[in-house]
Amino acid sequence: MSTKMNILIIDDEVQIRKLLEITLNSYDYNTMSASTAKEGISFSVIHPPDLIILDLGLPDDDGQNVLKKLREWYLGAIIILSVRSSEEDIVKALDNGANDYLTKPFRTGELLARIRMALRQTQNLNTVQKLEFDNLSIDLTARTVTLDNEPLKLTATEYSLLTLLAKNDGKVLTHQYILKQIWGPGYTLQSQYLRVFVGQLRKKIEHNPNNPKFIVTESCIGYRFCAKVEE
Amino acid sequence: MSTKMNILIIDDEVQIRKLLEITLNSYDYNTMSASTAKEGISFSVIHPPDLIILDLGLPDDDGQNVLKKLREWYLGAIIILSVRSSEEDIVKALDNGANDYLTKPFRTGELLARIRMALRQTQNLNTVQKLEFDNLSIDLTARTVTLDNEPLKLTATEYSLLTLLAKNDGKVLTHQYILKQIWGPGYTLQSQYLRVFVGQLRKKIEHNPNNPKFIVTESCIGYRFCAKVEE
DNA sequence: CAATCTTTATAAAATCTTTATATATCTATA
DNA sequence: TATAGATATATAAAGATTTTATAAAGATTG
Repeated sequence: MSTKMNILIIDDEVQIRKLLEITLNSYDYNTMSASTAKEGISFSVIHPPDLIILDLGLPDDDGQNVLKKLREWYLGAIIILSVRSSEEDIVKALDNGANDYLTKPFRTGELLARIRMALRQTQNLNTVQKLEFDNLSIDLTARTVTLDNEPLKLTATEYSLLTLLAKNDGKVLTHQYILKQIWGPGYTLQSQYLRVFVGQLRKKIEHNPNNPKFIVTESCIGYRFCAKVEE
Repeated sequence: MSTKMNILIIDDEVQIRKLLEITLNSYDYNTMSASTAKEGISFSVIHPPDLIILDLGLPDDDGQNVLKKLREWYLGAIIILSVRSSEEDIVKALDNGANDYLTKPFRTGELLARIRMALRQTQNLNTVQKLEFDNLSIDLTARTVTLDNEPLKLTATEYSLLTLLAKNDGKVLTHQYILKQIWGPGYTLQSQYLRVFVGQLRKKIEHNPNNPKFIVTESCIGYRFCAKVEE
């Protein structure tokens, strides 16, 4: 994925913070740290992370309290990491809205797996994958395409072809490669298919199909999707 | 629908099963039990529970395997309850789609809290009790559907299909996915079922079944429920 | 028995494949 | 520089195939 997940660590022990930061960073997470309840809450308000790792033994406030305050508005995952191992604490934390509870000392691999699990749970709620261009937008989750805010009807093959091209915006894709991806490895010589379908797509998405703006022909090579707006 | 949550216990130790059944029943859960992998999977196919408690040490198949098979289609919560406490097992289970992992012997209160948490998470997905569209309204709690304020009589399968589609308003659901969710993982090739039931649903909910507005066909892919009001 | 689900048969629609032909692009040569 | 021939690409439309819709007969369930 292009964007790294942000994890906020709220723990007063500097060694634990460092350990978590190093571990998480090496597993491609962005981390932020706070050492007090107050700091942790304001951090999470300013820049809500995807997941919070919360220690229950903070100097300025009870962890269960922090948890409750966070849950008043925060919808992301919260994993409790605490030395307290009493059933009472665990039950209370889970009922206060924690997604998981791990006792110190913890096993790194297990923590990472529980983080992955918690992120999976909370992320897939509102993950919408979209490819956005000037006046063309492809919603990969819903499998819809809109042109000038109007829904566009595409057949299965047309849709596959368009997304393949759009996902590789700016890059030339060879005839062979496209045919292999859309029709399968046995169709690399059927370049006529491709011409027919590129033509159909152009008719549907290009304002002027005779002078294509989106799908550009690269003679003797293949086709290039061209819609770079930003960057 | 009765408001009680259904929990399926898959464990080969009869003492554990009894203990869990008694405990869970006293906390107002419905329970079903299975002592083998095979039995557990067919149970969950026939009547998908809200949560599954799965032991890893089953006599006829490896628990990790059972977990993977379930996750091919089952969307509810799965809590692993196992004597195995190695980090490898835990990480593997969580990455295979388990929502939580508890080692035996376990503390009853903690298990109950983790069950509550897992149910909260998975039920949250469908926290909406009512799906309201233009002239169609589905009350998920009462399990009733009204069209133009008139109650609509649907069979169990028709209702399941309609809610599955309506919950994913705007998204294309593939034939395979729908068949798996409604009929179970063994029915992914029976697309004729789907056509018959989509036809029946259309006859009941579409004003003009020949030009469906709600359930739109996406040829070669699946069906899309279309009732988006906002823009 | 009645309601529902499953299966079969067939009609209708949509999509894909193929063919034919037109257009564009390039290159060698007068 | 014009032009013919060769190569590559574009478009339209007919034919073939696949997918979908519908009705209705059989099977199953409680």
